[in-house]
Amino acid sequence: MVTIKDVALRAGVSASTVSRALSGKIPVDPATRDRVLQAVEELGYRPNVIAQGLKFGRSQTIGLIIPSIRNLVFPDAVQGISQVARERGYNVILCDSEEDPELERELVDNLHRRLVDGLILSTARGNGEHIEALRKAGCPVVLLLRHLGASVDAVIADNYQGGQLAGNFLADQGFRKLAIVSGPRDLDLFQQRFQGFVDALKEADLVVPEPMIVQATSAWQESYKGMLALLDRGSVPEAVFATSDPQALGVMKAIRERGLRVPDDISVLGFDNLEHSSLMDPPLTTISQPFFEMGRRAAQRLFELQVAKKPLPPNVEKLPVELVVRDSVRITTETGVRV
Amino acid sequence: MVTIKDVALRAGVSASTVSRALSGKIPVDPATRDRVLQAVEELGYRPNVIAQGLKFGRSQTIGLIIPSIRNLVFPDAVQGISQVARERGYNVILCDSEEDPELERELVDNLHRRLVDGLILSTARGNGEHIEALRKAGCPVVLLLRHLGASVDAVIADNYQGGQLAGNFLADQGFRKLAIVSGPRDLDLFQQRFQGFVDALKEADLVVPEPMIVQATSAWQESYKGMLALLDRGSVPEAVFATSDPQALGVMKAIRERGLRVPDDISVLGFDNLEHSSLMDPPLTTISQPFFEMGRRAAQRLFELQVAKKPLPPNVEKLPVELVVRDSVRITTETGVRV
DNA sequence: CTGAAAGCGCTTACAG
DNA sequence: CTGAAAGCGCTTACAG
Repeated sequence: MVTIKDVALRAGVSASTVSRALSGKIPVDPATRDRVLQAVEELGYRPNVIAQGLKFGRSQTIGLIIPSIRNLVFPDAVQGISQVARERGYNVILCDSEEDPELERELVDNLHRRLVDGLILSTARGNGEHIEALRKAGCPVVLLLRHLGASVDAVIADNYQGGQLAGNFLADQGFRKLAIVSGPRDLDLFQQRFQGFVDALKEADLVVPEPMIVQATSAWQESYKGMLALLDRGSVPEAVFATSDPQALGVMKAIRERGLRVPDDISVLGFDNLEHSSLMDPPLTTISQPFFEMGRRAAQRLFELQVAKKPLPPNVEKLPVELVVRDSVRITTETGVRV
Repeated sequence: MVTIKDVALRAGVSASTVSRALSGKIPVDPATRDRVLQAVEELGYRPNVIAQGLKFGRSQTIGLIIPSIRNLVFPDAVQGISQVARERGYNVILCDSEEDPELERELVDNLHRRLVDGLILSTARGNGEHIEALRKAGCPVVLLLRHLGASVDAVIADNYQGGQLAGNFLADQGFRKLAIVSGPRDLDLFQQRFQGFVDALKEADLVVPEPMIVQATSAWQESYKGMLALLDRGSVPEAVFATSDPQALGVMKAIRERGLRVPDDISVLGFDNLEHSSLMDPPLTTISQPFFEMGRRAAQRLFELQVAKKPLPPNVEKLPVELVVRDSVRITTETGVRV
């Protein structure tokens, strides 16, 4: 590894001068600067970011912890974050907590020791103590997609509004017999979608009876099985609201396997608008989340927190969601965005 | 940030002793060690990884550059890499080169300056000069999924074998009129799949005529359009081999939109076995790549290179692929793995 | 404008 | 077993 000393030797100046010539902030004689730059060129010198980090107590890196890279809600958000980070010359360390609060704690600790200049986190279920500790230590934290109350900055989707959109839409299409396949409601985002849906239905004098409520994870498998069980009990809803796209796909699979058709026999409405949902047969009608934008906003907020001298009052930013009408819900009236 | 000095002060010893007590490698009086450990506990001291990195010239971090986090072949591989890295106390810095060779070059440079202890890279199309430079500088490099000839270590799928499996399978089912929707063949992996397919057909005295060859990107859109165009020209193949699952989904969408059915009218065979491909209607028959395992192997190889004193002779490891039979190819005989 | 010195936080020969 | 010193590569007041 070629160091600043090597360059100094070659250019016949001191290390200080090399550093100054490179920083550009401090005036250096143009002639010596040229010599330095040439030596840098010849030697292929690149400043050691680790050493700079030690000097400044910063690492030019932000940490990102997500519960699973395989969960398709994250790739776009990660891309949004990376983009903003790169614009500012920052790198992103991505870690996967595997939905394990204990591992998440370890990762937070580890990133802290690496002097990350900030942390974006989509938390596994946890009480958030370790996050509070981080913030006390002066490390900016922004929660992404999942939040922990009003005391920590977060960028999330307006899940309640999404649930309402779903409920209003299905009610407007004249469906009366409705089912909901919900993700784990100990996660606030699923609870909100559920509640928004139920509240919207209530306004239309509709209720989802207990047997028509299926609890599942946000992946497709349990929803698939739950829907099979529902159908096998002889309960055939007119429409199903699934609180994630993978769940909706599982539901559609179950419906098909029982010889019924979407949307002719049962309509299915999802939540996410993952890319491949438009490739399904029929293409999935769903609530679209602005993943990329949420990633960007989270990163921008992180930098805001970082440059602020004093701790800013925590802000939970809710981005609007949008109904995307495709073909998995039988339509009687036109609403929403056609994609 | 609490430093080793703070601990030393509190425990009434020197910084050296704290360091020794913590390292465990150097004998320390049990009594003083206990005092140190207690001070560490009370102060919540965690060694600064940046400082350690500077000292050792290592960062306990490996770099990972992929062309797009949105490309679904990567999440599983990333997970495999992360897992192996974590087992060894390493972190992963994930970067997205956006399929841009210039950006990839920048990222490589950036990671190098961060003293990453190794680099796993799924390269954008590039000549690999920057990679050669890295290796010369003593930084282990392993290519993932995409490789650059025999001179750089790589872990890839046996794409040629996959193409053969595809060709043999379709030929065995008695299809005669075949089409191929191929990804960009300047990428060796697509060229290999293409070639394996063509070679296998040749053994069955079959050829894919030029008009039945559709060139597209590995995403679904171009394949969808290409397939529409093919059908609109009046060319209706009995079966289509798509060199990626997203391409296969695009092809199926096109077939549906022209009022034809899969597999009754046209059979479709994919390549990847992405998770959601099993959720399609019909579930996609495809060639399965061991993404997770490839990630693990790449990381393991990286650590092998790292511990080796001398540079090891480069090795290109090809992992076997597997035919997964579902319902998108009309079956007359039983072959392969049923999932 | 430029060099020598000090220091970021840590570790490890070097003395004792 | 333990402390003082040197050094990892860099930057920046401090003198000149």
